[in-house]
Amino acid sequence: MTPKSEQGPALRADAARNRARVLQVAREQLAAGDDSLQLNTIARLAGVGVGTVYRHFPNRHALWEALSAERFQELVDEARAAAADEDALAGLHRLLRFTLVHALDDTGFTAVLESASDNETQTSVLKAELDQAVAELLDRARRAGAIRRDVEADDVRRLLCGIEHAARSGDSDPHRVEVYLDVLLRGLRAAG
Amino acid sequence: MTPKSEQGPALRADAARNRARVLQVAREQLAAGDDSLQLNTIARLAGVGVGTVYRHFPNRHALWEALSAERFQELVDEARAAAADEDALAGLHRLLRFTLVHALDDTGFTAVLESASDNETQTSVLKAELDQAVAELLDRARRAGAIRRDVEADDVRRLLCGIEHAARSGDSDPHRVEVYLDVLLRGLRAAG
Amino acid sequence: MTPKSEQGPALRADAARNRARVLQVAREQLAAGDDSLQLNTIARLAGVGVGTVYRHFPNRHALWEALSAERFQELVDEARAAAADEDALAGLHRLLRFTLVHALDDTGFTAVLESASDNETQTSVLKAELDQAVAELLDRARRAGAIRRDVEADDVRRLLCGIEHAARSGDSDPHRVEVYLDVLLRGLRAAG
Amino acid sequence: MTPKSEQGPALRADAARNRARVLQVAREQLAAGDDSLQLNTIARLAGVGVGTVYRHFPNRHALWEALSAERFQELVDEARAAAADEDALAGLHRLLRFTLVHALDDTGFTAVLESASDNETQTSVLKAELDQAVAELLDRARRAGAIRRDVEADDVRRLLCGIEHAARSGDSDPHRVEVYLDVLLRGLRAAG
DNA sequence: CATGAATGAGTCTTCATTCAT
DNA sequence: CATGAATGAAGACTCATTCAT
Repeated sequence: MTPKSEQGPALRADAARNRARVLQVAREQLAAGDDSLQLNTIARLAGVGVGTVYRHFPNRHALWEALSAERFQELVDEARAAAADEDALAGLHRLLRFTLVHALDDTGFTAVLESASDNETQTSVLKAELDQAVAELLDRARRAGAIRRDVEADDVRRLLCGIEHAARSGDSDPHRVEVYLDVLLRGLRAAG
Repeated sequence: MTPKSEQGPALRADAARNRARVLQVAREQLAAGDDSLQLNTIARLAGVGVGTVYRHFPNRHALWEALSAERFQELVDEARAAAADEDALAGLHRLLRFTLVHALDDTGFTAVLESASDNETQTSVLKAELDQAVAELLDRARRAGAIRRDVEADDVRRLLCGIEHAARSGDSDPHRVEVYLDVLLRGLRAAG
Repeated sequence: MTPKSEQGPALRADAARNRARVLQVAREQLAAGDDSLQLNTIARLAGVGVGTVYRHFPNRHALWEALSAERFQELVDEARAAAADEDALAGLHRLLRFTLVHALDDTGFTAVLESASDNETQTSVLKAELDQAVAELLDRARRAGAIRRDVEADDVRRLLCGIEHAARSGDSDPHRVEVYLDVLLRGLRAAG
Repeated sequence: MTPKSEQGPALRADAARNRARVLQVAREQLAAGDDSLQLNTIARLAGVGVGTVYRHFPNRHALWEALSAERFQELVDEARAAAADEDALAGLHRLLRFTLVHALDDTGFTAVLESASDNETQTSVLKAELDQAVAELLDRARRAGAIRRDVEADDVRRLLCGIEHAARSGDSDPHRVEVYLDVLLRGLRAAG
């Protein structure tokens, strides 16, 4: 649906392979519960030199952004689909669940979603697109009287990250996640 | 209502002075946005030796707990007052706002509120007392049909920390804090 | 046989009690395999202040010397008995075994036996007495043609500490200790 | 006779230079009587960063082992030569003197010789080789009725370390060292 | 005399980042 | 472009010793 975004000039084959290896290892590290993302460690595990990692990703945040770019793209797609949904409230529900599930699953994604400043322009673009889609979605929902008037797209993002934070702390019972999400949705409903 | 908690065997005057200085500096550091709480730095700023800091607080978490002990005690008092309120929902509202405001103001307090494991038994005791009071409050509210049946005291704590997280990210417009709090409260209301 | 040597002016009752407690704890620590003899730790375990320990023993070595004073006195007695033995070789044998067994059992004793410089005059006196007795013993043994002529009292002390070192390293099979001791004794015999 | 042992994958020129500098400084420290081998100090004296020392030697023991690896290899060679000697007793004599002289000269070597557990596999291999050669030597000497039957290769190593200990304590008269060595050798002779 | 809080130099260790190879 | 050795600031923590109480 959306074309894969390019990183400037096309990479040489070996450089691309190294980049992919680094991303792969970083994902594994995160999945293993280590979100320190130490570039030295990642380099070693990826079988490349530290310098190579630094060439591709000047700092940890850049790596995080790259890690989450694909998921972010999916999120934008999902948000657009939601914005196009007849039933705005149902769309919002779907979108929030989608985001929450992925955020709980991927620390890197969460970090970028929460972060205010981005290194990669690509990320900024994606965020703007997301914001745009969600704003449309909220507009429609508000016009239908389905949600309160005092929250904007940014508030929804922040609140969802808060719910994610709550769900991540303590045990990770899936049922509880649903409850927390439901608390947010009901809280967003129009009063009265 | 609750007696000022004791710090074990009464401290010698000079020891108490140093302890207070350390806590004071730590609070200033947190207020200045540095929540790394480096014991070395704190010692230097407090004008005491590192060893002194380590004597009083064997590690960072112990310092955090001490920092928040007073506030925590206030919180417990507030929770008990809320539990005694005729209008359970109003009590809950007051309690959540109280907690949120203090958590936003004091990173140390937030850290201890969120943390699952405590070093000081005093903290554990306070947490248990808090939990007890909140549980009673929720029981009454539930019996009155005011809030949903699928959230417990622990869920409320986690959700509130989530809302705090949301409120802390991005700008810190007081009005927005009220909105976020209201979202939580409405989300906790009994359905229907 | 030999009167208990005094530590200068008689101690007040409570001071003596504290001193005894400290020595007791120190012995327990050594027996437990911790030969770091940390004065802070000992003070805590003995239920006295660090300052008290320092008052009685200005440094670790002084403590070691005090710890071994009693045993050292026994050793001097044993050496004198050995020097008085008809059979000089048998006396030497008994003396070496006695020393070895106690050295293996008591790190503090070993430390003082090996050490060249002493803090307490009492220790120096004891060492001189020991040296005197051993020198007499060796003289008699040499005159009887029982041991080689090229070793003096000090050599015997050093060699025995060496054997102790060997016996302490690795496993601590009692039989092996006997073998090592026998190697030393045969090595000291007059060449044949 | 034995090929120079390899240090894993060949080091880069500059890395090798740094490694050598560190070893050199460490040897000087030991020679100066400081056997604390503080990695910080060594780094400073060698003119390299602490991290460099840690890269080459993860801990003190690894440094000790590296320090003594060369000498240890020489020792193994010597032990094999001794085992091949017609006159087993003469071979043993040569081997013990060789070891003693080197141990007295090199604290690091002594430490590894005495230590029961090794970090580097290289050291373990060398120790096994040494043990093998000495065992053969002892077997032949025993069969020739030259030494007592109740000591094994390990006992000889421990006893020699003991003699080294004795020789190191007090003055370091070379003649005395010979006497001590002779005491050991006579002590090892077959009785009778 | 006894206390033990305070001291702070000293030591170990990690890790983000650079740059010679 | 890739490498990975080197860096060294930074932080955590210990402990022998002093001295105010």
